[in-house]
Amino acid sequence: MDDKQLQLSSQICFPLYSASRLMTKAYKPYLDKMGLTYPQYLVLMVLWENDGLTVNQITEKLLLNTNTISPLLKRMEKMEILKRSRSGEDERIVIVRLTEMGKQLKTKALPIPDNLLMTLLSDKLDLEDLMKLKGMLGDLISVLNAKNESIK
Amino acid sequence: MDDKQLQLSSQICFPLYSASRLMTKAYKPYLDKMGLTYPQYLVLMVLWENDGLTVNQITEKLLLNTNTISPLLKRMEKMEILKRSRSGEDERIVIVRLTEMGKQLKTKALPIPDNLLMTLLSDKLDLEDLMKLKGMLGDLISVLNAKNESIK
DNA sequence: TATATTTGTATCGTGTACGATATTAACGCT
DNA sequence: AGCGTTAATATCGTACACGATACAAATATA
Repeated sequence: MDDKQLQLSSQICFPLYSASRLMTKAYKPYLDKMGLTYPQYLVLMVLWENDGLTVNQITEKLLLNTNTISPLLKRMEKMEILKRSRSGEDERIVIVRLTEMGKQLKTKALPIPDNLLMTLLSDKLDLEDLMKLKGMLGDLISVLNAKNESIK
Repeated sequence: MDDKQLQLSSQICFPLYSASRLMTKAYKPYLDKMGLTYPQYLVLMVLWENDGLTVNQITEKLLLNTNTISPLLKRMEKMEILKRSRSGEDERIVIVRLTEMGKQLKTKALPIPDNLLMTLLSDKLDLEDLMKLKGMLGDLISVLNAKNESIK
């Protein structure tokens, strides 16, 4: 059977999937020290940049749905990293605010990006490569997002 | 606080994570027709290329551990896609073989890669871009894999 | 040749992802 | 005002991921 296209090595999906998992694993030693998981760290990055967002605004920034974010925020509230409260103007809306502890975690997190960058740089990949990679992933995301939207 | 590096937009981990999830989502309509999940499809691609592998060999090819693969194979055995059997020579080893149904799924899967490729190609990304992206992801994986191995 | 160690696989617990569905509040319309 | 629709969030069920641990078979070693 002519099936070269069905080999793992021919497809772009598999390297994407593996690289994503391995990258998460590379973050783990740093996040463990803070008691965070990778998705929780993503939520914090969003809130550090802009506190007091609604659940919906967080889902839009992270491209995740409420059925993933809601329980995640619930766990983070239990950890006293953030507080959830209903908006007074619209009782449907939940506003997410960092606690003092949540704000302080930012200080601990500051060196993480540089540390990770050091991990990634090598004879195979320099900074320019990584910038290019990021750009291409951004293009890929916008294409895939558009396709997924159009299916709905 | 000087924290540009902690913004989502500055980091490469987030586009990687999002692109991977969106890519899996793009496969979903095709895999749904076959009753498969994306990781199950990965296992099948490995076995279509080389039937009769051990559990360990599958984990090595997919960069996953047995605690992910074992239950996954169990579900696929229940679906009668494959059979697991202990090796006679070494009773610790489990050999995974496709059933007739498992082999036949390959025919259904053949058009998937081309269909996906068509989805990805756009004014933003041409075939050359995708090849370059795949190459860079491969480099990234080998760097991350080496780092993760060295931690052990 | 007993026993310690290694190897291959599986199980358990926790935390995502995500489709489907539920719930409640706001809004539009007559 | 009553009521269908939409919007924002949450819940449920299933399937990964993965660290920690268990367990049995094979191997190494005293």
